[in-house]
Amino acid sequence: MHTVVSSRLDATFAALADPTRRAILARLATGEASVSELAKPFAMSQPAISKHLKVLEYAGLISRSRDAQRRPCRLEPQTLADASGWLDHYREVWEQNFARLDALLDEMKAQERKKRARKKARAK
Amino acid sequence: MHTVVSSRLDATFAALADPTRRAILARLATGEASVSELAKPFAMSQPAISKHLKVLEYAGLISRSRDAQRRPCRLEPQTLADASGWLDHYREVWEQNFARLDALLDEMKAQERKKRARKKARAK
DNA sequence: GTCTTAAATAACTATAAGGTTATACAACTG
DNA sequence: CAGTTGTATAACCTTATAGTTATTTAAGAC
Repeated sequence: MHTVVSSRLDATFAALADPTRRAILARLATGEASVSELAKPFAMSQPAISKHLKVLEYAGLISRSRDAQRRPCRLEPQTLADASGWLDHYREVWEQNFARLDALLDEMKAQERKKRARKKARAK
Repeated sequence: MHTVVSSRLDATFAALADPTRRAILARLATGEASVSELAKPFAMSQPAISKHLKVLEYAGLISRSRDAQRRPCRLEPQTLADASGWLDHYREVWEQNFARLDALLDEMKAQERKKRARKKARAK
């Protein structure tokens, strides 16, 4: 089903696994920003941030353009939507699964009540 | 906002970054399974699968119980819901962002039309 | 041209991840 | 008890990740 986008999902989830990169995405959710603007809040060198941005770009989570010396970054929402879609799909499947389990438990309880009722009837 | 659950999210997304582990979760969405049952579809040793399960368990995505020698694994939906929640939150934020951008583009187009209309009027 | 600023790249280090095989442990079977 | 099955752990190897500092490239400013 999702083998086609599997390697893309690999890269996406791997990119999301780092708190610095999630913070960068959170910042970009409020609008475009340059590398040095993104680097400012972090106790980390500029090359380190550039590496993180490369990871995010490779994962398709951001894209970069050119504005003089600056390289403004912006979000690419579709990739995140894909990851979100994967999660939602399986959440759905196993919510159904849990619903079935609940139904089963209800049935078991009902059987238990019947059993006790019969026992009580015999005891009379 | 989400600093409290940050390290949990680290582990969750890192766990989801591996296709073998995603396949294991997909399998578990259909119900409980033992280690050897989970290992069967993969061209990989049993210890490798045990490691993957450890990662999934550490991330809180699965839990394990005991049934004689077997160690049945089952999904823990809440953790996935948390990851899903993070994604959905930022999707929402930047969809608003894109909506604003769309509005801005519409405005720019409108201005452009006006400009052209004035030009045309003058040319008459 | 030279100087400055913004970002990327190179080279390196330390640690983590993902796999292997061999071995140990835990629980049932006869 | 010995044997078998299911799983975990140990030791090891290779590659990837996340950071560093030093250097280079790209674009503007003077």
